[in-house]
Amino acid sequence: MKNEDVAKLLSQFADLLDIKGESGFRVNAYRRGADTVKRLDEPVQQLVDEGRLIDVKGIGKGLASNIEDILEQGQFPDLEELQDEIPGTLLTIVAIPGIGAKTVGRFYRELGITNVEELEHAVEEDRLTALKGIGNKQVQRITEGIEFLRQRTGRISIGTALPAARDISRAIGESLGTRAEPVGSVRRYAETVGNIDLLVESTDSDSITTVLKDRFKASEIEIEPADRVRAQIPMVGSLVIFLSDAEHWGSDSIRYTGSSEHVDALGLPESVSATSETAAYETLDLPWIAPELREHRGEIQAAREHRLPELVELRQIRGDLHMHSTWSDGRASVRELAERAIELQYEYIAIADHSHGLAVANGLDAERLREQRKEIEEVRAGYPSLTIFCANEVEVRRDGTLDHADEVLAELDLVVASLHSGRNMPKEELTERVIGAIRNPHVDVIAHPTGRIVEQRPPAEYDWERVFEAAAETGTVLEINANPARLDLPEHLVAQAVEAGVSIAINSDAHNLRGLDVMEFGVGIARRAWLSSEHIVNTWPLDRVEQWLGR
DNA sequence: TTTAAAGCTAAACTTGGCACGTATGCCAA
Repeated sequence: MKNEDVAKLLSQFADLLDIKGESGFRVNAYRRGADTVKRLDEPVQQLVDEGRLIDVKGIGKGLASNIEDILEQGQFPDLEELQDEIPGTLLTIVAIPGIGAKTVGRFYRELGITNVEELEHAVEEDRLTALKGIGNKQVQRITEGIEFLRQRTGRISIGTALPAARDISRAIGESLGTRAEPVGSVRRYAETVGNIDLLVESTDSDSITTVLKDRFKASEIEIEPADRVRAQIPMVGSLVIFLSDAEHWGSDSIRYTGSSEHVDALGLPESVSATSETAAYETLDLPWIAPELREHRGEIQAAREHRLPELVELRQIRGDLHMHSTWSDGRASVRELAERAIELQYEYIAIADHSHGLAVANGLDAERLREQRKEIEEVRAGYPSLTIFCANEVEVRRDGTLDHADEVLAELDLVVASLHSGRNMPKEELTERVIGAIRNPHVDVIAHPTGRIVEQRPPAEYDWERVFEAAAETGTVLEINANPARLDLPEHLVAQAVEAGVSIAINSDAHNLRGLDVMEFGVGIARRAWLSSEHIVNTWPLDRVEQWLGR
């Protein structure tokens, strides 16, 4: 079981304890435990195997034994037990933005509400306002929250889907001694996918079934007559395997990579069999089109006219301008981050811990920033091949001013600005606020501009035209946050920003060493927005980056 | 529940925004 899955169970347990009204300290211990496990760099299973779990700060005897139970049984016995006492469906209400466990507990105890449908019913019958502390405004927020939940697709995050697609295709390929590759929306780097699609050169659905069962604990396996195998993969989602042969590989690969709009518009005749995608496109007098472009957004026309963009590639990324260390809420030290960056063959990185306004993340004030600079300088001395920028992720206050004085910002090599609180201001005020940050001459990058969490938290609303105009004018760079939970800016806004003359940075926002590895998801978004390396500042050589930073 | 101090128990946990309702609790970062 993956760390995130263990963390999820612990966090669900914390929520149920909280709903039940248990001691806040106990609840918090589980919340912290969940957070700790999520941010761990090594697989938690490894820590258990080596008896080191108890050494982790924030995990004591109780949590360690809980985690061992979870890993052994694939489920959390205490959580199951607790669900006998209070309905597990209450957790679906906690997922509504703006409603926490405390409120859910009151709805349950005082109104007997156990799920979202019953909550909606209570809203319709105006029963919520009878509760002390719940007025019309709250009810309105709840209604909006439910509406947002309803819009969720339940699709699989690319961050889960792509590694799983690679694991499964590798296992099938090795086991059957054949070709197996991800296709479908996973291959196109869509931010979420409905199914994980694979193409396998084989007719041996029985052997594939065996691999899925033995290696991935797949259930609900169905072999369909139309040469495909369907299955459910635990903790991942649904999988579809298309069976092909060498002769049809290229045409099948195009067909099953999609998108369906692209394939329909191509009009590839059923009779065409091609061994490679290039050969298949050739039968239509077209050059090969990168999967990320296959969304029927003008790519076929562009291909026909030989003006497809030269898309940015992962290997062109020379640095990462947004990551957190142990100085704030990261788990890796500056030195560890530097060493990993060198392994990734980066030429430069920026240590951008939180500023003191984000107290919960142990943000840095001016004094600690100066102390941190000393440490960064020490690390720099040991790794001359890597340039380490002394940066900070600075809070943008409600009035558009920044969380550090200008003279403190001036000391930094690079300033990343972001909004972590009060994002539901009216659109006009929010726009003014972010433009205030953009116009600050010290600010270089605006991080995760919309603040959305994919499928969990809606994006903030801005007058984007004005935001892009200001950023283009001042040369302030907007981020593609490459964390698959964020992917922020989203692709359609990336395209608009670049169209308006704004440059982009693709950053990991890593909070541990593994967190540095998400870069490819950000590159995927950039490619889907038709971007070339020229648009992306962290593909630039160091001297050009330094020139941009004005030093 | 964890951790730090001790040898059993006590302390841990910030900050601002917001709604409700005129002092407090919840939520989210």
